[in-house]
Amino acid sequence: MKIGELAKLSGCSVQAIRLYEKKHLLEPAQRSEGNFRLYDSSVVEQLMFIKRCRSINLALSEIACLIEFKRAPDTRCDDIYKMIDCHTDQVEQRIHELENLRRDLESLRASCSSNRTIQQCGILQNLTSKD
Amino acid sequence: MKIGELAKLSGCSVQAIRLYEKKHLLEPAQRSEGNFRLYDSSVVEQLMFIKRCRSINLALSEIACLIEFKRAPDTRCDDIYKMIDCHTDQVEQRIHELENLRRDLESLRASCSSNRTIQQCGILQNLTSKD
DNA sequence: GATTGACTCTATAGTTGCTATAGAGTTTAA
DNA sequence: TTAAACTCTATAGCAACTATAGAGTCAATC
Repeated sequence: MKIGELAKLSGCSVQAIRLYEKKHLLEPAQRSEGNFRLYDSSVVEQLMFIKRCRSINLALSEIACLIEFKRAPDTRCDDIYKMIDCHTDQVEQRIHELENLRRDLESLRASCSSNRTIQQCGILQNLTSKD
Repeated sequence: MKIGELAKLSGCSVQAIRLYEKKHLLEPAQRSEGNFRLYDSSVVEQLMFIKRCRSINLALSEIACLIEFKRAPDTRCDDIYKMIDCHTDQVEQRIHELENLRRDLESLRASCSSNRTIQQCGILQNLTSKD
């Protein structure tokens, strides 16, 4: 099949598929006489793998690592769950940051009310001179 | 003062200050004979304003809006607290997304344990064929 | 007065994972 | 044969910077 059909079957965009090839998440596709990329259906699975990895926020470079790991099935998998643990830590930290941010935004919002002018705006005053 | 001193006083990088000028968050600086940017101390306050806005995640374009608002002190400030409300909503949504992601990562992590090989790795199996 | 060092200037590339073009070529069907 | 639909590569854009390159400026020292 050509890249357009692969895109439909996998739910990835054509450009994304070409990008994945460029970043070594897919092997270089075979080419037709007219230089069109040709795929067999196994590549759909590979793209689904990539999509699942992206859905848990793994970077393309990390996905390339995972694919590399798969080539050595008898080695230890420690590095893989370290990768996941590391991501979990980052996500938790980001949640904390955003919760703090939400608190700040709420208190900022509380400093203003309806029917005020720019000059009286509590939000602007806070942003301008907050200590 | 020249840009280096302004950078030190404000805690912004020299490049960031030049970027803010380019994006109209600062007025074009006066120039010395040798074409160096020259500032007076009021610009430190302006940079602190920008830093506080950035710390609550406002985009540079939104900060440019706020600065524009300040020029019309007698108009209503409704748009400002709408902006803050909108940001709060986005932050809350992002927190929810990340909490879901954390749950997914934790259950993924639970699918593997020590002393397994790549071939046996529960994480990889999940990513490969989940549903 | 020449040189050194610290500073500044503009312009550009890099970061991330795409999307969206431009301009060209290929394939299929009418 | 010509039009539509597809594909190709290469490039720019996003956001908010950081980090260079290569050139110019300025002040102090030898």
